[in-house]
Amino acid sequence: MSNPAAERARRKAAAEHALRSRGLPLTVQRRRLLERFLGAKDHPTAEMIYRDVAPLIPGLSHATVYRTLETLVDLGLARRLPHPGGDVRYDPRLERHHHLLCEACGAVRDYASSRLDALPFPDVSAAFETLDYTVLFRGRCAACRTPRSRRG
Amino acid sequence: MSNPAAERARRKAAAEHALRSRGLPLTVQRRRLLERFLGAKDHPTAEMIYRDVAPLIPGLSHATVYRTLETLVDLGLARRLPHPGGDVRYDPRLERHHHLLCEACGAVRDYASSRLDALPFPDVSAAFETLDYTVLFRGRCAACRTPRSRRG
DNA sequence: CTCCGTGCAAAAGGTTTGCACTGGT
DNA sequence: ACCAGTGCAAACCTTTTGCACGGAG
Repeated sequence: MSNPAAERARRKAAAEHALRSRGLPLTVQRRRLLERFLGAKDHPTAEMIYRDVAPLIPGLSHATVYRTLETLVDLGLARRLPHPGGDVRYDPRLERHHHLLCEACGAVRDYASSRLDALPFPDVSAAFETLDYTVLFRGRCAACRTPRSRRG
Repeated sequence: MSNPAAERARRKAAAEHALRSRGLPLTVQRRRLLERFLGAKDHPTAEMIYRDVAPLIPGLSHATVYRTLETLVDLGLARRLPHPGGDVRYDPRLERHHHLLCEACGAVRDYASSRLDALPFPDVSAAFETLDYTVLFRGRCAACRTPRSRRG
Protein backbone atom coordinates (compact mmCIF):
# COMPACT_ATOMS: atom_id res chain seq x y z
CA MET A 1 0.00 0.00 0.00
CA SER A 2 2.97 2.29 0.42
CA ASN A 3 4.45 1.50 -2.99
CA PRO A 4 5.98 4.87 -3.85
CA ALA A 5 5.46 4.68 -7.60
CA ALA A 6 1.85 3.57 -7.26
CA GLU A 7 1.20 6.18 -4.64
CA ARG A 8 2.63 8.89 -6.85
CA ALA A 9 0.53 7.75 -9.79
CA ARG A 10 -2.58 7.77 -7.65
CA ARG A 11 -1.89 11.27 -6.37
CA LYS A 12 -1.19 12.52 -9.85
CA ALA A 13 -4.43 11.06 -11.20
CA ALA A 14 -6.34 12.62 -8.32
CA ALA A 15 -4.71 15.99 -8.93
CA GLU A 16 -5.40 15.88 -12.67
CA HIS A 17 -9.01 15.02 -11.96
CA ALA A 18 -9.30 17.90 -9.51
CA LEU A 19 -7.98 20.31 -12.13
CA ARG A 20 -10.20 18.99 -14.92
CA SER A 21 -13.32 19.00 -12.78
CA ARG A 22 -12.82 22.71 -12.25
CA GLY A 23 -12.30 23.34 -15.92
CA LEU A 24 -8.62 24.09 -15.46
CA PRO A 25 -6.47 22.98 -18.42
CA LEU A 26 -3.81 20.36 -17.91
CA THR A 27 -0.82 21.93 -19.55
CA VAL A 28 2.59 20.43 -20.06
CA GLN A 29 3.92 22.76 -17.37
CA ARG A 30 1.40 21.55 -14.82
CA ARG A 31 2.00 17.92 -15.65
CA ARG A 32 5.75 18.20 -15.13
CA LEU A 33 5.31 20.24 -11.99
CA LEU A 34 2.92 17.69 -10.55
CA GLU A 35 5.36 14.91 -11.35
CA ARG A 36 8.10 16.77 -9.52
CA PHE A 37 5.99 17.87 -6.61
CA LEU A 38 3.50 15.17 -5.72
CA GLY A 39 5.14 12.56 -3.56
CA ALA A 40 8.11 14.84 -2.88
CA LYS A 41 9.63 14.51 0.54
CA ASP A 42 11.85 17.56 0.39
CA HIS A 43 9.22 20.19 1.21
CA PRO A 44 10.44 22.31 -1.68
CA THR A 45 10.35 26.05 -2.30
CA ALA A 46 9.04 27.38 -5.59
CA GLU A 47 12.63 27.98 -6.64
CA MET A 48 13.64 24.36 -5.96
CA ILE A 49 10.80 23.18 -8.16
CA TYR A 50 11.70 25.67 -10.85
CA ARG A 51 15.29 24.42 -10.90
CA ASP A 52 14.19 20.83 -11.32
CA VAL A 53 11.44 21.37 -13.87
CA ALA A 54 12.98 24.11 -16.00
CA PRO A 55 15.39 21.76 -17.84
CA LEU A 56 12.38 19.73 -19.02
CA ILE A 57 10.47 22.74 -20.36
CA PRO A 58 12.47 25.25 -22.41
CA GLY A 59 11.52 28.81 -21.51
CA LEU A 60 9.64 27.92 -18.35
CA SER A 61 8.82 31.02 -16.35
CA HIS A 62 9.21 31.47 -12.63
CA ALA A 63 5.75 33.02 -12.58
CA THR A 64 4.20 29.79 -13.82
CA VAL A 65 5.73 27.83 -10.98
CA TYR A 66 4.62 30.33 -8.34
CA ARG A 67 1.12 30.55 -9.80
CA THR A 68 0.71 26.81 -10.16
CA LEU A 69 1.76 26.12 -6.60
CA GLU A 70 -0.74 28.64 -5.27
CA THR A 71 -3.40 27.07 -7.46
CA LEU A 72 -2.66 23.71 -5.88
CA VAL A 73 -3.01 25.25 -2.43
CA ASP A 74 -6.31 26.84 -3.42
CA LEU A 75 -7.60 23.50 -4.69
CA GLY A 76 -6.54 21.80 -1.48
CA LEU A 77 -3.94 19.65 -3.24
CA ALA A 78 -0.98 21.13 -1.39
CA ARG A 79 -0.26 23.01 1.76
CA ARG A 80 2.13 25.74 2.78
CA LEU A 81 4.49 24.28 5.35
CA PRO A 82 5.18 26.17 8.59
CA HIS A 83 8.88 26.99 8.53
CA PRO A 84 11.06 29.54 10.31
CA GLY A 85 12.73 30.67 7.09
CA GLY A 86 11.85 33.57 4.86
CA ASP A 87 10.73 31.56 1.85
CA VAL A 88 7.55 29.59 1.26
CA ARG A 89 7.76 25.80 1.38
CA TYR A 90 5.12 23.46 0.03
CA ASP A 91 4.03 20.04 1.25
CA PRO A 92 2.12 17.64 -0.99
CA ARG A 93 1.12 15.41 1.93
CA LEU A 94 -2.35 16.26 3.17
CA GLU A 95 -2.75 13.62 5.88
CA ARG A 96 -1.83 14.53 9.42
CA HIS A 97 1.86 14.03 10.00
CA HIS A 98 4.76 15.66 11.83
CA HIS A 99 8.13 17.19 11.12
CA LEU A 100 11.74 17.29 12.21
CA LEU A 101 13.23 20.67 11.44
CA CYS A 102 16.98 21.21 11.36
CA GLU A 103 17.78 24.66 12.71
CA ALA A 104 21.19 24.67 11.07
CA CYS A 105 20.29 23.95 7.44
CA GLY A 106 16.52 24.40 7.39
CA ALA A 107 15.83 20.89 6.10
CA VAL A 108 12.52 19.31 7.05
CA ARG A 109 11.92 15.58 7.44
CA ASP A 110 8.59 13.91 7.94
CA TYR A 111 8.00 12.06 11.18
CA ALA A 112 5.21 9.53 11.63
CA SER A 113 3.75 8.67 15.03
CA SER A 114 0.31 7.27 15.68
CA ARG A 115 0.50 8.61 19.22
CA LEU A 116 1.11 12.15 17.98
CA ASP A 117 -1.73 11.73 15.50
CA ALA A 118 -4.18 11.38 18.38
CA LEU A 119 -3.70 14.60 20.31
CA PRO A 120 -6.75 16.51 21.54
CA PHE A 121 -7.83 19.64 19.71
CA PRO A 122 -7.49 22.89 21.67
CA ASP A 123 -10.27 23.76 24.06
CA VAL A 124 -11.07 27.22 22.69
CA SER A 125 -13.87 26.36 20.30
CA ALA A 126 -15.48 29.77 20.23
CA ALA A 127 -12.30 31.68 19.52
CA PHE A 128 -10.69 29.37 17.00
CA GLU A 129 -11.95 26.71 14.63
CA THR A 130 -9.25 24.07 14.50
CA LEU A 131 -8.93 22.07 11.29
CA ASP A 132 -5.80 20.05 11.92
CA TYR A 133 -2.39 20.24 13.55
CA THR A 134 1.21 19.22 13.17
CA VAL A 135 3.97 18.71 15.71
CA LEU A 136 7.19 20.45 14.80
CA PHE A 137 10.38 19.18 16.40
CA ARG A 138 13.36 21.50 16.14
CA GLY A 139 16.94 20.36 16.47
CA ARG A 140 19.88 19.28 14.33
CA CYS A 141 19.97 16.72 11.57
CA ALA A 142 22.75 14.15 11.29
CA ALA A 143 24.53 16.05 8.51
CA CYS A 144 24.68 19.27 10.50
CA ARG A 145 25.91 17.50 13.63
CA THR A 146 28.85 16.02 11.76
CA PRO A 147 31.91 18.30 12.09
CA ARG A 148 32.98 17.75 8.49
CA SER A 149 30.64 19.21 5.89
CA ARG A 150 29.29 21.69 8.37
CA ARG A 151 27.15 24.38 6.82
CA GLY A 152 26.90 27.25 9.30
CA MET B 1 4.11 35.47 38.90
CA SER B 2 2.31 36.20 35.65
CA ASN B 3 2.23 39.94 36.22
CA PRO B 4 2.80 41.22 32.68
CA ALA B 5 4.67 44.39 33.61
CA ALA B 6 6.96 42.61 36.06
CA GLU B 7 7.52 39.82 33.59
CA ARG B 8 8.45 42.27 30.86
CA ALA B 9 10.85 44.09 33.19
CA ARG B 10 12.46 40.80 34.16
CA ARG B 11 12.91 39.77 30.53
CA LYS B 12 14.32 43.16 29.62
CA ALA B 13 16.84 43.04 32.45
CA ALA B 14 17.87 39.54 31.42
CA ALA B 15 18.26 40.62 27.81
CA GLU B 16 20.30 43.68 28.72
CA HIS B 17 22.54 41.55 30.89
CA ALA B 18 23.00 39.05 28.06
CA LEU B 19 24.07 41.84 25.72
CA ARG B 20 26.42 43.48 28.22
CA SER B 21 28.05 40.21 29.22
CA ARG B 22 29.03 39.72 25.60
CA GLY B 23 30.42 43.21 25.31
CA LEU B 24 27.59 44.35 23.05
CA PRO B 25 26.61 47.99 23.59
CA LEU B 26 23.13 48.85 24.77
CA THR B 27 22.08 51.54 22.35
CA VAL B 28 18.89 53.54 22.36
CA GLN B 29 17.73 51.55 19.34
CA ARG B 30 18.21 48.25 21.11
CA ARG B 31 16.46 49.48 24.24
CA ARG B 32 13.37 50.59 22.35
CA LEU B 33 13.32 47.45 20.26
CA LEU B 34 13.54 45.26 23.35
CA GLU B 35 10.69 47.19 24.95
CA ARG B 36 8.56 46.61 21.89
CA PHE B 37 9.54 43.00 21.36
CA LEU B 38 9.99 41.31 24.71
CA GLY B 39 6.66 40.21 26.08
CA ALA B 40 4.99 40.71 22.70
CA LYS B 41 2.21 38.30 21.88
CA ASP B 42 1.82 39.21 18.24
CA HIS B 43 4.74 37.19 16.84
CA PRO B 44 5.87 40.19 14.83
CA THR B 45 7.82 40.48 11.62
CA ALA B 46 10.80 42.83 11.40
CA GLU B 47 8.62 45.28 9.52
CA MET B 48 5.96 45.31 12.24
CA ILE B 49 8.61 46.14 14.80
CA TYR B 50 10.09 48.81 12.57
CA ARG B 51 6.69 50.46 12.18
CA ASP B 52 6.16 50.59 15.93
CA VAL B 53 9.66 51.68 16.94
CA ALA B 54 10.48 54.11 14.14
CA PRO B 55 8.27 56.93 15.50
CA LEU B 56 10.27 56.83 18.74
CA ILE B 57 13.66 57.04 17.03
CA PRO B 58 14.03 59.60 14.24
CA GLY B 59 15.99 58.16 11.32
CA LEU B 60 15.79 54.56 12.45
CA SER B 61 17.00 52.24 9.74
CA HIS B 62 15.37 49.00 8.65
CA ALA B 63 18.78 47.40 8.70
CA THR B 64 19.11 48.03 12.41
CA VAL B 65 15.87 46.24 13.13
CA TYR B 66 16.76 43.24 10.98
CA ARG B 67 20.26 43.06 12.45
CA THR B 68 19.12 43.42 16.03
CA LEU B 69 16.50 40.71 15.72
CA GLU B 70 19.05 38.29 14.30
CA THR B 71 21.40 39.22 17.12
CA LEU B 72 18.70 38.30 19.62
CA VAL B 73 18.24 34.96 17.90
CA ASP B 74 21.99 34.34 17.98
CA LEU B 75 22.07 35.13 21.69
CA GLY B 76 19.18 32.78 22.34
CA LEU B 77 16.87 35.60 23.42
CA ALA B 78 14.39 35.11 20.60
CA ARG B 79 13.35 32.44 18.17
CA ARG B 80 12.18 32.40 14.59
CA LEU B 81 8.62 31.18 14.58
CA PRO B 82 7.56 28.46 12.13
CA HIS B 83 4.97 30.07 9.85
CA PRO B 84 3.61 29.28 6.40
CA GLY B 85 4.08 32.83 5.16
CA GLY B 86 6.94 34.32 3.20
CA ASP B 87 8.23 36.60 5.91
CA VAL B 88 10.14 35.87 9.10
CA ARG B 89 8.27 36.08 12.40
CA TYR B 90 9.93 36.30 15.77
CA ASP B 91 8.82 34.94 19.13
CA PRO B 92 10.22 36.29 22.41
CA ARG B 93 8.87 33.35 24.41
CA LEU B 94 11.50 30.69 24.91
CA GLU B 95 9.61 28.20 27.06
CA ARG B 96 7.80 25.36 25.38
CA HIS B 97 4.38 26.45 24.21
CA HIS B 98 2.01 25.95 21.30
CA HIS B 99 0.26 27.97 18.62
CA LEU B 100 -3.03 28.53 16.89
CA LEU B 101 -2.47 29.67 13.33
CA CYS B 102 -5.22 31.33 11.31
CA GLU B 103 -4.92 30.25 7.70
CA ALA B 104 -6.96 33.20 6.52
CA CYS B 105 -5.06 36.13 8.02
CA GLY B 106 -1.81 34.51 9.20
CA ALA B 107 -2.24 35.58 12.81
CA VAL B 108 -0.67 33.40 15.48
CA ARG B 109 -1.97 33.01 19.03
CA ASP B 110 -0.22 31.22 21.84
CA TYR B 111 -1.87 28.16 23.30
CA ALA B 112 -0.89 26.68 26.65
CA SER B 113 -1.49 23.05 27.54
CA SER B 114 0.39 21.06 30.13
CA ARG B 115 -0.66 17.89 28.37
CA LEU B 116 0.89 19.04 25.11
CA ASP B 117 4.02 20.08 27.00
CA ALA B 118 4.66 16.45 27.92
CA LEU B 119 4.86 14.73 24.55
CA PRO B 120 7.63 12.19 23.91
CA PHE B 121 10.58 13.21 21.80
CA PRO B 122 10.91 11.41 18.46
CA ASP B 123 12.52 8.01 18.49
CA VAL B 124 15.22 8.71 15.90
CA SER B 125 18.08 9.70 18.16
CA ALA B 126 20.88 8.86 15.75
CA ALA B 127 19.41 10.76 12.83
CA PHE B 128 18.20 13.85 14.62
CA GLU B 129 19.04 15.60 17.85
CA THR B 130 15.78 17.04 19.13
CA LEU B 131 16.00 20.19 21.25
CA ASP B 132 12.34 21.08 21.68
CA TYR B 133 9.02 21.09 19.87
CA THR B 134 5.85 23.03 19.36
CA VAL B 135 2.37 21.95 18.32
CA LEU B 136 0.89 24.08 15.57
CA PHE B 137 -2.88 24.05 15.17
CA ARG B 138 -4.14 25.45 11.89
CA GLY B 139 -7.64 26.78 11.41
CA ARG B 140 -9.57 30.05 11.46
CA CYS B 141 -9.62 32.71 14.10
CA ALA B 142 -12.84 34.31 15.31
CA ALA B 143 -12.32 37.48 13.27
CA CYS B 144 -11.84 35.55 10.02
CA ARG B 145 -14.91 33.39 10.67
CA THR B 146 -17.10 36.46 11.03
CA PRO B 147 -18.63 37.38 7.64
CA ARG B 148 -18.23 41.13 8.22
CA SER B 149 -14.66 42.38 8.33
CA ARG B 150 -13.46 39.41 6.35
CA ARG B 151 -9.90 39.74 5.13
CA GLY B 152 -9.34 37.17 2.40
C1' DC C 1 40.30 55.22 22.81
C1' DT C 2 38.39 51.20 20.67
C1' DC C 3 34.86 48.57 18.84
C1' DC C 4 30.59 47.83 17.55
C1' DG C 5 26.26 49.80 15.98
C1' DT C 6 23.90 52.70 13.00
C1' DG C 7 22.23 55.04 8.84
C1' DC C 8 22.25 55.18 4.18
C1' DA C 9 21.88 53.40 -0.19
C1' DA C 10 22.50 49.82 -3.15
C1' DA C 11 22.05 45.09 -3.99
C1' DA C 12 20.14 40.64 -3.61
C1' DG C 13 16.49 37.44 -3.34
C1' DG C 14 11.84 36.02 -3.45
C1' DT C 15 7.16 36.87 -5.16
C1' DT C 16 3.51 39.29 -7.70
C1' DT C 17 1.41 41.60 -11.59
C1' DG C 18 -0.04 43.46 -16.47
C1' DC C 19 -0.13 42.38 -20.98
C1' DA C 20 0.04 40.07 -25.39
C1' DC C 21 0.09 35.54 -27.10
C1' DT C 22 -0.26 30.43 -26.98
C1' DG C 23 -2.51 26.36 -26.11
C1' DG C 24 -5.90 23.15 -23.81
C1' DT C 25 -10.67 21.81 -24.01
C1' DA D 1 -13.83 29.51 -30.55
C1' DC D 2 -13.29 30.38 -25.63
C1' DC D 3 -11.12 30.88 -21.68
C1' DA D 4 -7.38 30.04 -18.83
C1' DG D 5 -2.29 29.53 -18.81
C1' DT D 6 2.13 31.08 -20.06
C1' DG D 7 6.29 33.96 -20.87
C1' DC D 8 8.30 38.14 -20.28
C1' DA D 9 9.63 42.04 -17.88
C1' DA D 10 8.75 45.22 -14.57
C1' DA D 11 7.31 46.11 -10.08
C1' DC D 12 7.13 45.09 -5.33
C1' DC D 13 8.45 43.48 -0.91
C1' DT D 14 11.61 41.58 2.31
C1' DT D 15 16.20 41.00 3.72
C1' DT D 16 21.28 41.61 3.27
C1' DT D 17 25.58 44.10 2.58
C1' DG D 18 29.53 47.81 2.24
C1' DC D 19 31.01 51.84 3.93
C1' DA D 20 31.71 56.12 6.64
C1' DC D 21 30.33 58.13 10.82
C1' DG D 22 28.92 58.33 15.71
C1' DG D 23 28.19 56.59 20.23
C1' DA D 24 28.64 53.06 24.13
C1' DG D 25 31.87 51.02 27.13
